[in-house]
Amino acid sequence: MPEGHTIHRLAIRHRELFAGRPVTAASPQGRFAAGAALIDGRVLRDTEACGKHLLHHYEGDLTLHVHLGLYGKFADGELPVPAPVGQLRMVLTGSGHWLELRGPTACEVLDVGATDLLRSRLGADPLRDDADPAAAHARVRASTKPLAALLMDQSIVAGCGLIYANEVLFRAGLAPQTPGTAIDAVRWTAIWDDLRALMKEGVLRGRIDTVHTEHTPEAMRRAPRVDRHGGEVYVYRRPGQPCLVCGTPITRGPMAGRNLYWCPVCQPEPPVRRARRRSA
DNA sequence: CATTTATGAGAAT
DNA sequence: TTCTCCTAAATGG
Repeated sequence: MPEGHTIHRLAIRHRELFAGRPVTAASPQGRFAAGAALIDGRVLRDTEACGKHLLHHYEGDLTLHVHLGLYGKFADGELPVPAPVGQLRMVLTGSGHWLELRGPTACEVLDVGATDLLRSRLGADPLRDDADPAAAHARVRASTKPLAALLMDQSIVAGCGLIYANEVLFRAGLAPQTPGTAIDAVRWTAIWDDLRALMKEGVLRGRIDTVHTEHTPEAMRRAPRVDRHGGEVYVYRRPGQPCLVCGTPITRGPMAGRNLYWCPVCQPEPPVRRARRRSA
């Protein structure tokens, strides 16, 4: 479920519901039993999102680290805690609310050193004020890898996932295959600023919307997108459907086991540099 | 009801 | 590059 906006939203939500008071922690499924015992009864000091990683900082310098992976999910509600349904990795209860966690890739308790190590391997998070976009650009510019892969590399841009990568590339008019080396400082700043704006919007709305005003369903008098995700986007999961700007069918192509989507007209592939022989 | 898929990422080959 | 893990919902017969 999660790109960075989801995790930042969860950090805010969990702070509102649980910070400043002790929580009880349990792992009905059992797989987080030892970690839950460490957290149980402690006061939640604060919460934080670093890219797609969610951190709960508890008294005693213990940090709960959760990464939702591809299909992890949180749910919360008012007490009392409902009867367990399905695989429940963790259940937290505070003074008025409960929190359920299912299917995370990571759910563990870290000490200060391990938490610092986690931070150190993450790149610039567009949703954080302490992000260093110039450092991200340095990595991008030095790589011939496709820009789509670089944007999704969490050690370069933390929190950007498949949807934001595909969409920001459409909005920039760049094919996903464009090599990082083609991105100068001006282009990078434009991409970064756009990505940050989109993701901030995502935190506020709780969904990913990337279409400009003139391409909304209302403006175009078209049916709104209906799928689980619900956001209005240009290319993500729209293979074969007409580009909202030029009408050309959207292309889908594989990359590192994931699907990329782009408009072959609005996002022309960079010229292939051909070995050149000859001359005058 | 079985199979497939998913906004991810690390390890293995 | 391919595999593997985690879980639930969508998809297909």
